[in-house]
Amino acid sequence: MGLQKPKPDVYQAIADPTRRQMLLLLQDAGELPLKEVTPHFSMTRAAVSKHLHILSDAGLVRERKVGRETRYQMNPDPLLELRRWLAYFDLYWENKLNALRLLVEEPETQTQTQEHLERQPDNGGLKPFFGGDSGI
Amino acid sequence: MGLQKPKPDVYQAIADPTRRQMLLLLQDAGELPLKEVTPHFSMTRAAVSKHLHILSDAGLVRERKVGRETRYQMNPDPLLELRRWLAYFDLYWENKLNALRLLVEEPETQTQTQEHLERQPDNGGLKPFFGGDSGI
DNA sequence: AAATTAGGATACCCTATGGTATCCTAATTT
DNA sequence: AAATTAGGATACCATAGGGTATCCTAATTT
Repeated sequence: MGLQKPKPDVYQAIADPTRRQMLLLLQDAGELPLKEVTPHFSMTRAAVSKHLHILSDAGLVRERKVGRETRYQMNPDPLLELRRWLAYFDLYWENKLNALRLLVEEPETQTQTQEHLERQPDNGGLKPFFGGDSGI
Repeated sequence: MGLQKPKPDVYQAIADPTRRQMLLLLQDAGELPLKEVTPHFSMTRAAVSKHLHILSDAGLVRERKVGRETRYQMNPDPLLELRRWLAYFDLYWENKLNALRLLVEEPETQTQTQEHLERQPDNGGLKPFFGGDSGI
């Protein structure tokens, strides 16, 4: 069983929009070396590398050395921590969620929202009592 | 109930642990003036005020003036943005999630993962196809 | 009216963060 | 072997962020 990393704050890792975008990019692309991540952003290779390391420190990205290049892959597990935290506020939403969802989803999305509105959202079966701390 | 302001970044607002704590505090307490929020933290009134304003800018806290004091109240609505963003990664979890849950809730049954997850693939009614801030 | 109190507003300090530029190494290619 | 390439490592800069101290105002209390 692999042990998990020190976890340098997921919250802060995703605070930066660039890094959020990187996660999405990696999610789509699967696994990319620095060289191929870089052109997606308007900053230097070094900057991209830094961001990737921050993501890596937070456990959101896994590195794998292949030859002289390091390939980066998404690992969303630490985001479970976020989910867990968000679950604290579910109680607040449960009542107004329906009304709110209309406002939120409407703008540019076609929605067949109504259907799954009924089934009460909850947090996907996640309970706020286990440590969503990656490592699996 | 109208939608919130231009939205000065929820992600960044919750990046700070103090502010996260404030949200939880306000969630419990309901509505508090600065004076009563302050003693919960080991920093000056001014610092607390700053944090509250950041939360307020992000729409996570609502201010209400009562006499000379301003009372602050939690408003978790902007966190839906986060939920929405998190939903992007639900697909990644769907396979692992149940395994994890089994590990946590019932350490012995971890072998039955596969059949389990076909039944409970949902992410709490949140769909992964809109949201985020993407951009570039 | 005078004194007190809540808390907004500045001004300022220090550190963290995002970024570039530059150099250095180790694989790869020719 | 020589040249090229990927990307790590520093050094450095500018700005944003958390924090305190201080002053200022407007309600409240006496």
